[in-house]
Amino acid sequence: MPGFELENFIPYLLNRAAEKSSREFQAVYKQEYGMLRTEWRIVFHLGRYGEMTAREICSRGALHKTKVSRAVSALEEKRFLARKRSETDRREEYLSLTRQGKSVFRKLENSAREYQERFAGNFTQDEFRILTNALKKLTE
Amino acid sequence: MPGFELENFIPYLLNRAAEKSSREFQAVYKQEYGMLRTEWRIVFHLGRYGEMTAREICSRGALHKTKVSRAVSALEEKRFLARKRSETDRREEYLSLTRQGKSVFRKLENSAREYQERFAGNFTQDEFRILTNALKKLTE
DNA sequence: TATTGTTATACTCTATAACTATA
DNA sequence: TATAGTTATAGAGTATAACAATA
Repeated sequence: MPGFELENFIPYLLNRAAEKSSREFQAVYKQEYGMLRTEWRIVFHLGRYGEMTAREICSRGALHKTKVSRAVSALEEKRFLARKRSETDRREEYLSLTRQGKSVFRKLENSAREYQERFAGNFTQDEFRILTNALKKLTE
Repeated sequence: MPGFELENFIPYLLNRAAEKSSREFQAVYKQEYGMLRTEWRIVFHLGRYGEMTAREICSRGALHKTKVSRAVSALEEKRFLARKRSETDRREEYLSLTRQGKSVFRKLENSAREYQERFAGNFTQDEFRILTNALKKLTE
């Protein structure tokens, strides 16, 4: 059996690649808007799909409710997000982006598209498709 | 332009996949030996390539010297690693695995091989090769 | 002056338990 | 009793600056 190399070990490679791409894209939402990763994801969900409760964000984004709770508070402080207590179930709040939050979303969405295109440009279409499908398969 | 989806965004997919595989393989080195990620990587380097200094581990493993310093101390406390002050340059130490450390390395290496094979089994050879190459390309 | 390695510190991220208010 | 959301806390990971000892 041949020498096992860390450089081929999938958890190692995934971790390195994820760290690098995270650091790169973080520059967009952190430097420009002082946001953390979970905050950006929530802005994405609200911007892309509109008003919803924290519970819906949790299930859509595979995020724990404690992460969402803290990120929602942070976004509210930045005036990117507004809450509206539900009248039918007073435990829930409807969350939505403010005008400012929507503007941030549009800019972030564009940056994400650009990032994705630049990224895809490093690979053939087949390679990119296989990579994407493989990563999706892994997260199921 | 079509709706941008987080589910296709590469930094998101990479992060999710990396987290999952990290959690899975962590079970091996953490539960069995109480080790953290950097500690396992250092055990790997010393087990695979033999005695070397912290500086060499840093460059081989793309790890910062502060991470290595702390992980080396932790491995020493667990009696998995021994240090020997260099006589030619008294700033350096030669690091190597103890007998116990070597035994741990062999078990971890086997677990890593098994993990890798199980992982590869989810894909065709072509897919696996493309995935691996893509991830390597990303970390360059 | 530069390098090897250590220590201190702060921030980010993950995970879990305990809690409140409401259903 | 169960659910939506909050707060507290600890552990793990990342990043940087300052430092001691040595070259």
